[in-house]
This record gives sequence, structure tokens and C-alpha cells, in this order.
Amino acid sequence: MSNPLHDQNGLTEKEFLQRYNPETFDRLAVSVDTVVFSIDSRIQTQNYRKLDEQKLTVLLVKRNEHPYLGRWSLPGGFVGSQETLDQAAQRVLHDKTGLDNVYIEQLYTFGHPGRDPRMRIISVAYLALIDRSQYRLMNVDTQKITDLSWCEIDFPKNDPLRLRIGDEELPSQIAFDHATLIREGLLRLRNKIDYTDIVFNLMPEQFTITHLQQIFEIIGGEKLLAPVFRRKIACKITPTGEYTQERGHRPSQLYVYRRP
Amino acid sequence: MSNPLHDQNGLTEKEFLQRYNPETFDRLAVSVDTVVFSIDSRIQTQNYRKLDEQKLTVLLVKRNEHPYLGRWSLPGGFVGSQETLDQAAQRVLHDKTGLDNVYIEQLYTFGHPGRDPRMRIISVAYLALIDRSQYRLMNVDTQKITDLSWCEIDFPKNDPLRLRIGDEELPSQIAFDHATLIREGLLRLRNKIDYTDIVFNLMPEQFTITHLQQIFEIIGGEKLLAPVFRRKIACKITPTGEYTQERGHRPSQLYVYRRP
DNA sequence: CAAATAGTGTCTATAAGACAGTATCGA
DNA sequence: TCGATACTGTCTTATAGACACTATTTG
Repeated sequence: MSNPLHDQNGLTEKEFLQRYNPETFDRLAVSVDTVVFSIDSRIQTQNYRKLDEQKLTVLLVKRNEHPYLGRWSLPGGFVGSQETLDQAAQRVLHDKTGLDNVYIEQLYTFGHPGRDPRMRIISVAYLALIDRSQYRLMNVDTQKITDLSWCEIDFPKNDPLRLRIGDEELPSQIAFDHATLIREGLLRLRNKIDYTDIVFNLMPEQFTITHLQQIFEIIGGEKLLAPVFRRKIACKITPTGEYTQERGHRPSQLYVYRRP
Repeated sequence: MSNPLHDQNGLTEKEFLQRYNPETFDRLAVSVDTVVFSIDSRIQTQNYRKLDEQKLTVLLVKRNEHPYLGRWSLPGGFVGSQETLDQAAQRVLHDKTGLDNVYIEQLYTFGHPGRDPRMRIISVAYLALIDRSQYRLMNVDTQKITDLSWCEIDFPKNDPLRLRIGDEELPSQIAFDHATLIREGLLRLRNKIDYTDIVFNLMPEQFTITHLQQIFEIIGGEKLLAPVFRRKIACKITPTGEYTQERGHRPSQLYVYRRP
């Protein structure tokens, strides 16, 4: 790609690049921050009956340095000079959470001046979806898991987003503009769930149709009719012939995702 | 947002920020590059008949400096330290093309190392849609219009993208990874045309349904059935009662976009 | 048996696809 | 009249919504 043409200063491309000084532009930093969603499938026993409640959750990291020391943030870090943005997202995610080789896609780039008090930081946000049961969390940097937490999400259609860790409501406790990133990630997920297969990145290997429908309902923020849902999803899944062993009602068949 | 907590070095947030040195990270630059689409409505006279052919086009700038001196590129430039990314896109677009106050949306961020030979440059790509008849182009930096050109696009569904200026096929003549940016812009436009109203940013104030359908066909890359198209578009447009004055066939009614 | 959840059948309402037909201009 | 494009009517087909119904388990 060497260009022998001479520019207005009489330089060829090679000469131009040798004299190019990167310090002539304003100092900026670029970071990647990842919105990691997973499903919390908690099974409770109540009055001799199993009750399983699905929750959509996002992975947060307690900041152990300024700014926003002690607040919850998305796992993020700076982009290295020799890696692609996708690689940076995967590396940073591994360093902060121990997650490896997960589904990611680029979400949006946030660059409002003042979004970080240190300096101008442009953040390329990523969306990640995992089946939580396949991973064990660990902040590789600090060797602690105590500063990682799954934050529960409520996002009914036409209602504002609510975030909660345990009993604590925490939109106001979230560092930087990360609450906005979470919201954008949810909207992307809600939008793409109907015309892509990304939802299966959240699912275990085997699942029931009812379980899958509940996840569509949580992400879509509205109830669905079972027969309609079953018709639409049928072409994407394969029955295994195995059944759950619930108690007190008809067992439900387990399915696996059928890759197109 | 001042945090009185002390970190592992015993510093409060204020103290930490005062000592923060931005030079500790690798040097990166952030640019914005905008894919500007418009419709070329060329009216030709042939055998005493009017023939109007619609073309989808993208705005290119001939580079007058290294690297890629003399090649075609998207209008782009570096992000200033005190502006948002959207503001940077609008400012750079104005400086390079004279366009002002146009519809833009963020497209995708490209950051492959080596995509620019000068240094590591992260490019936030934008998509812009304009009604070309409302603007006059001018490279404000150079005061020349000769280094601006509308490049014709052919992108049939399931076929590769083709770009042409006059008789010259030019994917190989395009600077940086800008051919990829154009392709992503087209895919975004093709995707959003069916569930948003962004196409009307490409339209003049008044237009016929046939004209609008042709633009859907160019962007979608496939022919549509007129009755189906008319049914679907009816709720988005209002008839004006005025008619075109074509010759040799029934005049067609002019419509305007009805904002929701 | 009842209670609970899994799963199906089917009618209806709505929208998409296809194509024939009518409308209105100039030559 | 014809040729051309604008526009409409309507039949057929596909899909979404609604809801009643059957199936299989435990207590």
C-alpha cells in the first residue's frame, strides 16, 4: 500500500509516515465495557412444591479504585494498542470476571465529554450473553470473587428499567454512564430476540419450552400466549425425548437448540 | 460526584484525580467517518419520452494528503476533546462537504490495528441520509467542490456490493477500510427501512408512491409488488391532491410524509 | 378425585402474495 | 384507437391471536 504520489509538501507516503507525529492531536483514551446478561434460574421449594422463578441479570463489578470507588460498574478496561476491539472486550472480560470465549457483539460507542472525570474516555460498549451455569466467576486481577455480583433486572414494556442487588435498588449507585449502557443492551436484546437466535446463548444445553418462553417474556417485557410461542419456536429447537422430573404435574419435554 | 472514600493508596477521589496522568496509556486517536447516502433522481429524455432512473449514491471525498493520497474516502476527521461523538460527526461532515444539520445515526466502531498506517485510529462510523436537492456541496476546508463525488451503488440481495463513479468501478480505489463501512451502512439501511421511517430523510418534500417504491427496491435489493407496497406505506403518507405532469400516461399523485 | 402445569386443536382476524382489472394521460 | 404508467379490487394463502380442550403427574 505504498503510494509514490507526492503531496502538497512534496512528500511520498513513506516519507510522510516517517515524519508523522501522533502527539499533534488531543489526548483521548478508548475503553471497552461489556454488558453481560445471564438468566438466574432459582428453584425455590414452597409448601412441598417446586417454584422456579427466572430472573434476567447483568454482571457488575465493585470498583476498587477512583473514580466511583466502591460503586458498581460494568466490567471494562482500556484497549491495548495491538488488539482489535473484539479482542480487547474478550481480554478485559476475562481479567475482570474470569469469563472466557463468550458470545459478544458490539453495542454502541459512548463518548460524551465528562462521562469520566479522569480524562476524555470513549467507551465502546459490548453486549455479552452467557449460560451462567457453565462458568465460574473470578476477578482475575484481584483474585477475589466478592467484588462481582449479578444484578437483577426488571424492565416491563413501557416502564422504566429497575436494577436490584438483593434488596438494594441501585440505579443511582452505578458508576459512570453504565446504567445507560445496560439499558441500551436490554433494548438491543429485546429487539434482536425476535429475528435472531441470540437468546440460545443464554440457555443451558437442554431446556423446556416453558422455560424458554419465560425468558422471552422477561426480555420482551410482556406475557406471551403459549400456543403462539410454541408454533413460532418449533422450527428452532429439536425434542430430545427426555423429560423433566417435576412433581405435581405433567412432566415437560426437554429440547435442544437446532442450529440453522 | 466527589467521593470522600480513600483508596488503597489512601487518596480521596479529588486527590486521585489531581495526580492522574493520562500519559500512562497507549496513544490512540478517535475519528468519525460518515457514510452519506442520497438518491440520484436523474431524468433522461429518450425517444420523446421521459425516463427517470433512481440511483442510490454515497458521498466520497478525494484525499488530498497521505495516506491514500488521491484515493476516494468517506468524509471523516478526528474527534475534538470538547465535543460529543454526534457533534464531531456533524462538524466534520460540514467541514468536508458543506452539509449541515442532516439526519445522522451511529453505525459501528471500527478499530482493527493497522487499518490506518499512521497510528492506531479507532473510527466511529456514522450513517447520514439526505435529500440531495436541498443541499449544495462544498469542501469547506479546501473551498473546492471538485474533490467531492457521488458514487453510485448497486447492491442486489444475495449479490456483492458494487461501487461506481461514472464508468469507473472503484472498490479497490477506496481508502482505508471505508468500503466495509459503506457496506455496513447499506445493511443497516436495508434492515431499518422496514420498521422505521428513516427512508423519508432521503425523500424530497413531495413524492409519488412509485418513486418511493423504487427507492425501497434499490435499498432492499429486490423488486416489490405495487399493491402490497401501497397497502403497507399508506399509513405513513398523506396525499396532497397535486399531481405530476408526466407525459404519455396517467399522472401520479404527490404525497408527503406524515410524521407519527 | 382435584390441582397444577404441559401441550394440542381449531376458529377467527389480519396481513401478505398474486394478478387481473380499471383509470388517465399523450400521440 | 394504442401504449404507457397509475391505481384498485379481490381471491388465495399464511400467520397471529384467542381460547377451549386434552394429557400427565402428585397428593
